[in-house]
Amino acid sequence: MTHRPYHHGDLRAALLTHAEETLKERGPAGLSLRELARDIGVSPAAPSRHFKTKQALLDALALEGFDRLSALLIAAQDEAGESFAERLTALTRAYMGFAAANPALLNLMYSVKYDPSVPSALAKASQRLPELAAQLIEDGQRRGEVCQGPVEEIGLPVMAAMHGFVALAIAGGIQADAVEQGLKNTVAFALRGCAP
Amino acid sequence: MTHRPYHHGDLRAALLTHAEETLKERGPAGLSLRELARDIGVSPAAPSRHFKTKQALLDALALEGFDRLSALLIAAQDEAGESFAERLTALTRAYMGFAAANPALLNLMYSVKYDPSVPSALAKASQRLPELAAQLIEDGQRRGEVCQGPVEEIGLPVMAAMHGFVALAIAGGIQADAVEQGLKNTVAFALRGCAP
DNA sequence: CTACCTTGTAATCATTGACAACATTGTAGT
DNA sequence: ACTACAATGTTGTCAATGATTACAAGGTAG
Repeated sequence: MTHRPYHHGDLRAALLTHAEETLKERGPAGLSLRELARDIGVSPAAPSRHFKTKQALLDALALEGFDRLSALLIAAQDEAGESFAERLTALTRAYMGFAAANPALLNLMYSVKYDPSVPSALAKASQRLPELAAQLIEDGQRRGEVCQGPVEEIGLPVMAAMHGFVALAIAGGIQADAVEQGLKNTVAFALRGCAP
Repeated sequence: MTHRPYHHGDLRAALLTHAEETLKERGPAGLSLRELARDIGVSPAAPSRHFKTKQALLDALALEGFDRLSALLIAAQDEAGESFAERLTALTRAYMGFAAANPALLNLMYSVKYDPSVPSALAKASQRLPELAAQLIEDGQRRGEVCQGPVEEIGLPVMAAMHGFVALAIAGGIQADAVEQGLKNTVAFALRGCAP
């Protein structure tokens, strides 16, 4: 019989995986380091080698979330057409998809910030989305499909509309069967807001 | 010496007040029913008479938050001018003010929903904001300052832009000194998005 | 005045996050 | 190969917490 080796192999990754599952099912408060350890089959104190505190685990989860989200959004744009409208639609749809699949994670990603003790890596990761929006706008301006002006001034409202829509959708402010139509309306609204 | 009476008088309100303070300072995870009881000067189990679980207290806090927010937004509109632009600006500014003063509370208000076990009162309260937006739009349409069309279809994107801006702002996605300018830009953006 | 309902108390339980001391494993330098 | 040493897991322990139960005090309606 092969007894479990003393070292897990990749406990850190296992913790993150299980943690995200629990987060989805029971929220941040329902997440217990000890329970994670039990599920994975290590001692109660083992997780502390990788995440000093529970908050550190949550931060890592959020950071990973930003990584995945920005990768997803970039991929969505690469697969989309070239017009600004197509790209904005693709981006919003991808964002909505991520949010629908990981509502609790998205919430976590945007929950930690007002805390003064934000890990700098997290703060930096959260800035990547506005940058992505800025790039999209800049591209649209070059194509003459977006009005001229400082990129940040146009990008922020666009970003706000997209993020707000997604946030409201997962918060239940939008009925599930109205999401698709709402998404189209919001994108159309944003397109008019920054039309040349 | 006047010893504390057996009954507190209004323990429920005291709990909510202290809870909100703690929430602001240390977030939902840092909120402890026992600590609240200590601070107020009652026994550890006393809070359970008013809030069966910690989650129930958080829900009540969120519900109260929706009440205060919608009252604030209504008041802001009443004090504002009559034009759609003025009203939308006033509403957004009031929303931003509330969020800046109570970031953790706003976060809580929008955190609980993806949980299937949402108290119906809370779900209902969260619907009041979209309704308020719808009313604003309707008014704007009557004045000929907003394009015609189904109120929900126009109101949702406007609401999304406002909510998204506020959410990003308190999440740190917007530098503090850029908030004012960002607000103006977002409102202008929304006005163009639903111009007739 | 009495019976009952609300509100608070006391005592207890399992669970949790965190920490310290120790054990095991992998590895870098010799 | 041998030997430090760093990384990773384990055991044991602690105070704090959320929740529950049985009981006491205080209000209130008949």
